[in-house]
Amino acid sequence: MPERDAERSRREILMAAEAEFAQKGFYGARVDAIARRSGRNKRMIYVYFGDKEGLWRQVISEVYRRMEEAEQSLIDLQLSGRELVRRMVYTYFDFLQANPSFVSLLSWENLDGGCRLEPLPEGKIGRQSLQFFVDALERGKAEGIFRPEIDPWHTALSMITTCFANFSNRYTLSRLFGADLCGAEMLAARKEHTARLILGCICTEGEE
Amino acid sequence: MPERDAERSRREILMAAEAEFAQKGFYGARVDAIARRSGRNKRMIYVYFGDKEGLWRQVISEVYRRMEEAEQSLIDLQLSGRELVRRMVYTYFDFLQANPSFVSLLSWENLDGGCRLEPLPEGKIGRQSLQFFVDALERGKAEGIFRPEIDPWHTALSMITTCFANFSNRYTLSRLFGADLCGAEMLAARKEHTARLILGCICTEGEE
DNA sequence: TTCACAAGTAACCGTTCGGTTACTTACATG
DNA sequence: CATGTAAGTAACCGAACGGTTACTTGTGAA
Repeated sequence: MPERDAERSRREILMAAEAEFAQKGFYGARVDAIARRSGRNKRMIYVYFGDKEGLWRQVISEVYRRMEEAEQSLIDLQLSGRELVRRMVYTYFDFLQANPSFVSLLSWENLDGGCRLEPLPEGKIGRQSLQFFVDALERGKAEGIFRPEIDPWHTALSMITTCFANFSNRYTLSRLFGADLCGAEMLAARKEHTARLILGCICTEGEE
Repeated sequence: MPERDAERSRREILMAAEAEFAQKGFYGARVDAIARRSGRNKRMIYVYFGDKEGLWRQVISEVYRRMEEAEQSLIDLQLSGRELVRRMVYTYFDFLQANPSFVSLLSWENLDGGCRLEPLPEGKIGRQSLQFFVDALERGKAEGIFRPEIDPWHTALSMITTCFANFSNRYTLSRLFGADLCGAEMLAARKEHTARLILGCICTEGEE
């Protein structure tokens, strides 16, 4: 193992940056802190990523990539109907639980007004998996599994936002509800409830 | 009208701080900028609010107060059953739409891990209105209007998170869905859909 | 073995920012 | 109309931060 490894340095800086940016946001994060966390010299950050904003962008696209991976693995299961909806909620929930930095980073982006957000390339997986879900809802409607009056597009949006909000507002909600929303058992209950919420709203009658 | 008015200065600094903090967050906000926006001298901020964090806390409690006002006016309507649920969603939606800084400030708080959040005093309106809603759901269950299997507590939480998420993640969602989620007509559609989502999930059968 | 170049280091720079000090001015009170 | 005090100002300070410069060291091909 060589003592000097550009690729490895780059990767370790990126990981350290993800942690620092997720914790403190773009403004709050310190380039010196990222250098320290990664065990690399600050200089290297500028060599590899240009500047602080370039590093931020790389971190964002990295966490998006992980999200797309999770989405793809769901699509590969080839599910449909109720089972698809349930697994979709589970997939999002599990991903967000396992990737708190994804939640934080996207929230930071939103608060900065999306000013560092590059437009998503057409036909990217985000859109693809969305389309996949909308199509599945449409098919379910045709088959009579889902209610005829539901709007697939709005429903898809609601599913994503509903999952996300369980994580993005833990602290203020915990305070408001006087309960810890961060624990594993609570999150499991929230996951189940969220799945029921979506299914309860779109399904015709009958068994769960 | 006196040229020197401590109360008015305090108020105007607070308003300027709300705007600055909502836009930039705690770390990103600049005390100098708040002074400039309020047309007051920076020194006065430290006289009235101690330090940057004291100012932040005052801003937070001010926007919470406005929220509690909206909640109280809903409670005063003395509604119940389906009508209450619908109006509750409307109330939250309208409030969040009219108070973007509330959304931003709470999101900033969450991202900082709630570290500047003081514990909510027992019996405060936030809890009260929550209890009011939970009780109403319980009553609806007893009356057969709402499904017997719903969990009122989780449902209340879902309602709030579902409303909130429509605002807190506009930009990344707009990008993902390739549609502007900030426009008035879109928000009206989201409001209606959100009400249907909650009602569809909790109501037994029948007409809307 | 040499040597060119990529990888890495440490010290530094100009600016910005939260917070303070020393001073000035308006106004209510007697 | 004098005067104590609350309201307001401007200039300043030390620390921190993003980014850079000048220099050193490990590595692999000739």
